[in-house]
Amino acid sequence: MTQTPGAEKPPAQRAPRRGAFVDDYLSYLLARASHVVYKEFDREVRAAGLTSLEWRVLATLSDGDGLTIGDLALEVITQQPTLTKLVLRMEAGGLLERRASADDGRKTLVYESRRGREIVATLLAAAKRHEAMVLASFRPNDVKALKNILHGLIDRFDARRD
Amino acid sequence: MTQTPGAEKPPAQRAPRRGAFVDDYLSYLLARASHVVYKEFDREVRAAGLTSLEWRVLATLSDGDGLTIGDLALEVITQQPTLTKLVLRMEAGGLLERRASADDGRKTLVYESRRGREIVATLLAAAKRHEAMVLASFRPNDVKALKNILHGLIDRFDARRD
DNA sequence: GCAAATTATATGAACATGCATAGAATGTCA
DNA sequence: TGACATTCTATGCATGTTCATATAATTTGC
Repeated sequence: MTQTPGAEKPPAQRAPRRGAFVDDYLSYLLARASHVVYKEFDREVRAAGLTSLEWRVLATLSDGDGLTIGDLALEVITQQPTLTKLVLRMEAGGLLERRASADDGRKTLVYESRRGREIVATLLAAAKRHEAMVLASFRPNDVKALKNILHGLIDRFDARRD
Repeated sequence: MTQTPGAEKPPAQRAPRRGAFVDDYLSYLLARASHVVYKEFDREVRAAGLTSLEWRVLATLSDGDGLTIGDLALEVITQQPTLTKLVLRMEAGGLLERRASADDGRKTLVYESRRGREIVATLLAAAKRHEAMVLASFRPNDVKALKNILHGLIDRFDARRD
């Protein structure tokens, strides 16, 4: 039931174990695909002196900053206390600024600093190049289909509560 | 270019911010899709008394145990020291057994215990139900396309070194 | 067969994360 | 308006993860 007709005999080398369950389990496929796609790019992120979460924060804010801690935590897929602490560290490191919201005293709004914007600008360009490289060997229609379905999954199931 | 000074327009509801970059960036789509798909199921994992990494370990071993620490770390997408410590804890908790390899004294092979197998059996069944539920509203062809492309990404880019 | 190089796992210390909850501001409603 | 509930961020503590490296076993080359 698992075999594609083309019968992919595992290459002699480091044949990935073909398991009954995980290798066709959607959640596993998504996690591993996410990981392998990010892994290479992660080298550039580390070279820029950032962790992956810091990169996600800056990339997200580059689409428009002034987000609250809570909204930003949802965007970067982490929990609020984790993000509160990360933002404090990144502010100390000169990558971000925190400002109290004018109309709601409970909110902390997060902005990129000049330096944060400079660093992320370089990485955003690199990210675009990397994505193009990753997708180069796929047919454009498949790429469209992939992104459509991913959007579909996100829209249907993202209740936005961690 | 970034400021909405003071006035953070709360969009009517909780409309996901449509950003220029991240919302069409493959790595982000994969990460978020992976997260939203797993999130619901995570409740069942926690109810079974496991963390998500423990679940991945047991699910992976259920496809065939006796993996080395190193191979298992690659399968569950974590680093070797993390897995070494997790496996020690899970052994202490009665979910796993560790055995020295006969033919290579450096290797530690990891096996599921009886109890580990019982717990994971329940979750495996739940995982299949959950996957079916998640995919129910998609056309079978789209599901096939999705899994094919994910496999394609994994095969092309999984150099298997974290 | 032996030193050097390589591979596999374990471990220690620094650091990050998660959970529960506190603290502060706002919203609700009688 | 005043009490109560709710929302948002911060924080303390326990736990988990990471990085660098130690330890142990195997392989390689001479």
